[in-house]
Amino acid sequence: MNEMKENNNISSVCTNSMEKREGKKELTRTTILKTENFTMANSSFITPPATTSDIDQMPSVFALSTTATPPPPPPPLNSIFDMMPCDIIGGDQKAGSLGFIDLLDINQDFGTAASLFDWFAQNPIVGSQQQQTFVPSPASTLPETSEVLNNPATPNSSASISSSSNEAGNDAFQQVKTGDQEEKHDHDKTKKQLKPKKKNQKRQREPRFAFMTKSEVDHLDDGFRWRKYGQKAVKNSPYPRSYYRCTSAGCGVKKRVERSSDDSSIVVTTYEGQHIHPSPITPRGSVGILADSTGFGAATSSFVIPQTQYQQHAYMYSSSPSLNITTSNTSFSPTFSFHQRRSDSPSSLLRDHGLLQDIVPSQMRKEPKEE
DNA sequence: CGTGTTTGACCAGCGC
DNA sequence: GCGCTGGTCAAACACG
Repeated sequence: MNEMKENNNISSVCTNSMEKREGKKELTRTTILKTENFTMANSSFITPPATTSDIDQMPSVFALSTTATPPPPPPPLNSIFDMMPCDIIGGDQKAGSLGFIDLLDINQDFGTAASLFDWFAQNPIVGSQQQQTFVPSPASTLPETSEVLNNPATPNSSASISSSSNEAGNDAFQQVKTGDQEEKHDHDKTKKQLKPKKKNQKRQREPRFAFMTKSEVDHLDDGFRWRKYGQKAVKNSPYPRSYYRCTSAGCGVKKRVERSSDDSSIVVTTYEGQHIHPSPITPRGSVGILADSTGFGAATSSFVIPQTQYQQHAYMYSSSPSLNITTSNTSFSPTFSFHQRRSDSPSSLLRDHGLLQDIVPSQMRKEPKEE
């Protein structure tokens, strides 16, 4: 019964992407981006810059990664994103702020690695290591400045997104309302009477973590259950922005999903807050879902791929593998898993690679020549 | 019946 | 103060 329930949940979670996937060829790619005032990290890597300096030379938006079908792994909590502090992404954008990579002293390694995937493959334990090294700073302790330094960047942990709050140009990253606590309070009150003005109290911003994903699916499965609570039209964009909230009790993590007005194939997902739970969906034993690429997020939360497998798949990255990010239930430490697409064969992977290349916007293709 | 989505209304912050 | 916009609420609705 319970198992049944969980499965149902999974189904629900996957509904969106699955349904849409049915009719269309789905190509998804997640990217790390960096904007003037905002840095976004992301999951899989296409052609990562060889060095951080390369990154600096990249356009404001660049792709580091690519994933093909199954919806990309939006960085759930404690995911690969933990390992992708903006510092890396943005290069030396912030002197003095040590990114995860910095702390691990793997900059050089990364510079020589063929890709971030390779790097991860070479440093498979980074996840847990990072888990130990960094303690996500609670949102409440975050500085209220417009810039949040990166700690392990994850949706649930303190990702960091620096965003100049007043940058009107970046709608996607506008300041958000206060934190979870306040949010919860709101929930307890009736709408009309809530929110006693906190004029003097400036809104505290949750750490936010955004990433771009090239996908035809708006709402990507990331292993968590989300409930949509609103949708608004976005100024200067034909695409609406959807607001989601984590359905886990007490968890006030929110995320916004919208399509880029510049490139409709790009989905910008912004996470806000920290999950206070490992994963809402922990289908112990529902291993089968992993094999089913469609169950990407929902099913992956409890999977821990053996390191060997991880490495093996990691090398497939160049052929656009799917990256699955998992969160260990018990340790709450990030782990990674990779799985192939439903109908993947070496040839299909290669094909995908080509497709991905095709769909990558020119701006995103401005990747450093590295081969 | 439980869960998730839709959608119009409302609230808050900000700029003018 | 006013209007605009982003964000949120919650009733109504859809779906399995």
